[in-house]
Amino acid sequence: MTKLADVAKKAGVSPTTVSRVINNYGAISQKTRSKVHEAMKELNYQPNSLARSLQGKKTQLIGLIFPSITNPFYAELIATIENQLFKNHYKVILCNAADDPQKERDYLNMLVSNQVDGIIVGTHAKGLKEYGEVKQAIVSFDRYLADSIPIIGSDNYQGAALAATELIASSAKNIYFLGNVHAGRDLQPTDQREIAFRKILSDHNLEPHFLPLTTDLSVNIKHMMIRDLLANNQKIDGIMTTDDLTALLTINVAQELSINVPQKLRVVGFDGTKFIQDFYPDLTTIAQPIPDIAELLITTLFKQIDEKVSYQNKHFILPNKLIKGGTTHSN
Amino acid sequence: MTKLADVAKKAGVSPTTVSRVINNYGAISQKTRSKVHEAMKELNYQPNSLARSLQGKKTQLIGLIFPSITNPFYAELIATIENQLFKNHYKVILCNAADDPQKERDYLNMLVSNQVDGIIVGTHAKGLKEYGEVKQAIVSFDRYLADSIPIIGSDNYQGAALAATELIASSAKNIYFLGNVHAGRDLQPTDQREIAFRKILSDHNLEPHFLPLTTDLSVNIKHMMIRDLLANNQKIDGIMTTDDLTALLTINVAQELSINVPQKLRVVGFDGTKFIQDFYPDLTTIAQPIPDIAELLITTLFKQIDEKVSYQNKHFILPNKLIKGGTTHSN
DNA sequence: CTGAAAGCGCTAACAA
DNA sequence: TTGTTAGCGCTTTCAG
Repeated sequence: MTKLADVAKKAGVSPTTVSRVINNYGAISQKTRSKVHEAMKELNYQPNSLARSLQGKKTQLIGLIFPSITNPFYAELIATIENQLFKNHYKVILCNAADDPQKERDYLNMLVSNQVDGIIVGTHAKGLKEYGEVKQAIVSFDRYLADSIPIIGSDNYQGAALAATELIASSAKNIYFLGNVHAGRDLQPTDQREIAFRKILSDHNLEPHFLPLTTDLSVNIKHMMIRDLLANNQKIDGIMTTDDLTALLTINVAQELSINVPQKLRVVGFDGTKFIQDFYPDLTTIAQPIPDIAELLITTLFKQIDEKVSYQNKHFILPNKLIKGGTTHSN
Repeated sequence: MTKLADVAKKAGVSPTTVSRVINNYGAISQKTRSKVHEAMKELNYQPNSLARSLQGKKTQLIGLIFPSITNPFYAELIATIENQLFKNHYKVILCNAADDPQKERDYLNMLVSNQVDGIIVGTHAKGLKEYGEVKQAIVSFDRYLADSIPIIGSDNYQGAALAATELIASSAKNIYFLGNVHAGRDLQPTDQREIAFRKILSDHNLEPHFLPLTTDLSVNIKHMMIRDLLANNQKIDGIMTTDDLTALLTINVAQELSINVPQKLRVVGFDGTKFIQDFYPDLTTIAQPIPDIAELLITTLFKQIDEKVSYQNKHFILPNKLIKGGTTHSN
C-alpha cells in the first residue's frame, strides 16, 4: 500500500506538507501543492482513513441498525438515509438485527469498536439497555431506547385514526385490527396505532376486534391465520393492518375466498411506500413521510455529532397522510 | 474512551498482557487472564478496531456496491450476504451506487481508504475500469469488471430460455421481450437473456419483439410505455420481462385495459424473489438462486482474502428455476 | 509467564 | 512556507 511517506518522497517534500495538502490547511505554495497532487496521482494514492481516525478525527461512519432490509418500508428508509449520508460524506455500516437481540448487541459492540460517529436505530424488538451506555451519538426511529436518545417517528395515533375513520366512512361496521398489538410490555410509540383504533371505534359505538400478528411470524403462517379469520367470520367488513404487506396478504386471501374488495370487505394498510404506490396503487393506506423521517433522523444525529447537542426525552413526531385507493372505495 | 492501557492499569499488568488476553495467544496464567477479563468488564472496554487494523490486521469490513436496495431482488441478495458475513464476523459497508458512475467511483475510493478486506460489486451500469486497479479482493455479481475479477451469476441463458419456452408452451405466438436489451455496448452476462429469447423464438419460427426498458426509467414512465404497447397492439399474447417488477406492471396495465391474463396475455417475470412468491404467488417467473449466489460470492471472496487465491476470467454460473404460476396457466 | 519498546500511517503542535 | 517530532491505541518482536 502506498502511504503518505511515499508520496512525500516522490514529491520531494516532508510528510507534513503532504498531509497539509490533503487536508488543505496551513499555507502552501501553489508549486508545492501541484507537485504533491501530481505525486498522489502517479502513485494512485488513497489516504488510510484508519490512521487518520486514530488521531481523533471522525471516522465518517454511521451505523444503521434495522430489523429487516427486505421489507419495502425499511428498504426505502435505509436507501433514503444512505443517500443523504453519502451527500454528507458519511458511509453506512448496515446492521440487520433481524429481531435477534444477541445479534443486535453484537452489532452495537462492533459499531462502538469501529468508532462510528453515530448510530441510527430502527429495531422494533424491545430495545437493548446497552444503548444508553454508549458514548456515540444515537437517534432512534419510533422506539424508546433511553431517556437520552431522541425518537423520530410519524404520528402513529393520527395515522391509525385516519385509517379507522376511512373504514368507518366507507361504511364498515365489523372492523378488525391486524398486526402488532400491545401485549403487556411497555408502551412504545407504535402502540398508539392500537390506541387510536380503539378510540375511533369507540367514538362510533363500534366494537374493536383484533388479530394479533407478531413480526416473527412467517408470511405463510400469517396468510393462514388471515385465511382462517376471514373464512370463519363472514361478518367482517373492514380491516386495518399495521403494514402494507399484511394488507396485501389480506387482499390475496379475500380473492382466494371470493370475498369482493371493497364491496364486501374494505382494507386499509399502513406505510405507503413508493413501492406500494408504484405497484399496488389500488391500496388505501397511510403513508409515512419517509424522506422527512430520514432527514430528521440525520439532522438530529448531526446536531449531536457536530454541535454536541444532547437531548432528554425528546420525541419528534411527523404527520402521516391518507392515500385513498380502490380497497375502500369502488370506482 | 477507555483504552487498553486503562485496562492494564486496573488489572495491574502490562498492556502487552492485556493484548495477549484479548487475542488469546501466548501463554498466560489463568489468574492473570481472569484479572484482565474482570477489568475489561468493569470498564466496559471495547477494543479500538482502528488501532488494531493499523497494524495490518484485517478490518473485517466488506464493501457492498449495488445499484439499488429497494428492488426486492437486491434487497434479498444484500440481506442474505449481510447475514452470511455477520456469521463470519464481518461487517458490511453498504454502497448504493444508484446507477451513478461518479457515486460508484467515490464509494470505491472510500472503501479503499477504509481498508476494507473485500468488495462485492453488483452494479449493472457499465463497470468502472478502476476496479481493476484496486488491491482489495473483489467479486462481481453478473457483471464483467476486469479479467482478474471473478463473476458469479445465475444462468441467464438457461433462465430466459425457460421463460420463452414456457410462453410458447402456453401457446403464445406474438411475444415481446420487455427490459434491458443489448444496445451496441459490450456483451454482459445478462445480455444472454436476450440472446436466449431470440434463439428459442427462432427455433419455433416465431418473430421476437422488443420493448427496451432501461433501468433509469421511472416506474411511471415504464407504466406508460407498457400501456402504450398493449393498447396499440392487440395481437400481443405473450410477454417476458427481465425482472418481476416489470411483470407486475405489465399485469397492472393489462387489468386496466381489461386484457385477461392468462387467457389473452401470458406473462413471465424474472428473479423469483421470496417477496414475489409470498405476495404475488400467481406470477410465473424464473427464480434466481439467491442463497447460492450469496454463498458463492462470499466463498469466492474469502478464497481471495484468506488463501490469496487469484482468478483469471473466471465465471461461475448457477442454474435458475421456472416457477409456474397463474399468469401463464389458467387453473 | 510477563514486560519494555518500537512502530502501523497519519496529524498537529512547535520550530525554523 | 516548510520540516521535526511526538503520539493516537494497539500489536509484536525481543528480553527477561
